[in-house]
Amino acid sequence: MALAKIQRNTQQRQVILEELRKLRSHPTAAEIYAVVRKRLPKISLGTVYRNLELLVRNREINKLESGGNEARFDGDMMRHNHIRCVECGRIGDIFDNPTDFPDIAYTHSNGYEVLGFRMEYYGICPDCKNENDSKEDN
Amino acid sequence: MALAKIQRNTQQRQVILEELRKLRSHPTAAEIYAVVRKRLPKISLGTVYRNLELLVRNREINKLESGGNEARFDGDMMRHNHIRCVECGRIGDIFDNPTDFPDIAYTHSNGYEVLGFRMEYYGICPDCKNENDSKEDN
DNA sequence: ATTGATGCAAAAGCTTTGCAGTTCA
DNA sequence: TGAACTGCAAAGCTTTTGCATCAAT
Repeated sequence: MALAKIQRNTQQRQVILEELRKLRSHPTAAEIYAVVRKRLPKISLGTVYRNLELLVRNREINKLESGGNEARFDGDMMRHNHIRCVECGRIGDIFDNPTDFPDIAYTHSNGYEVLGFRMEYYGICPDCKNENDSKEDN
Repeated sequence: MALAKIQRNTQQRQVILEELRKLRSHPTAAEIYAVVRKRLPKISLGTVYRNLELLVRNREINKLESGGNEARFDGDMMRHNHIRCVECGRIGDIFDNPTDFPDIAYTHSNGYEVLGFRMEYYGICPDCKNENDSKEDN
């Protein structure tokens, strides 16, 4: 919680945001680092992490941390859900029916103040499905 | 993925399961370790992790890993949802309306095979709410 | 000129793992 | 007996952080 608000518009942050918006793959911090490094070879991984955190707080990107392991980031702020591959961790976008979700106003909260909920589908991505199928062919 | 199925019934695993079922607090691995150590002072943290993973695969406990940071574990296998405190990470149980959730049979999957979904509420636990209130009194 | 932001490297925090010895079946 | 399991410690991975330097305003 050491980071405050964004006060300066640095080249590093601009490039991180641009590249993240271009990617549709919900990359991890390390993947973003790899891509950004092509344009800014001297950038450090620490800077990538610091800026991702800053952008999340600034509501310019989303952090997808459900499911353990590394966090993934999404530059698309249009409201949508995600599906995580249980085999490789990849994340896809999901288009579902927004009425199929609980109304927190009616949620019995067990003493908590309910602010919202996060949800994520899980399943098997097309690539892993293909891999599984070809294994079974043996 | 090095662990296979449970084949032996060890004292360590029994005690871990017993203690986890007693606790209603959705403890972390370290918290479970602390409790179990009172009964088995020589147990190691590695054994706790290995057994928790084994028990999860055996469907005897649930692992709650949504939300980053450490995983938490739940010995109550009755279907219910959770709410995570955004300030302290504590987890509570939530009783909501099971009809308010998407039917995965009708979910457009973007090429994925949809197996299910995970969801978790977030909010502020009673303790943190009290702390916030007393701060505001200044 | 300020001081926020960066780069680098070290450290932190959670979890996993190699290995020798132990114990359950 | 012998393979599964344990304890210990080291290592792995992702993420955070201290500090001197750089650069945006």
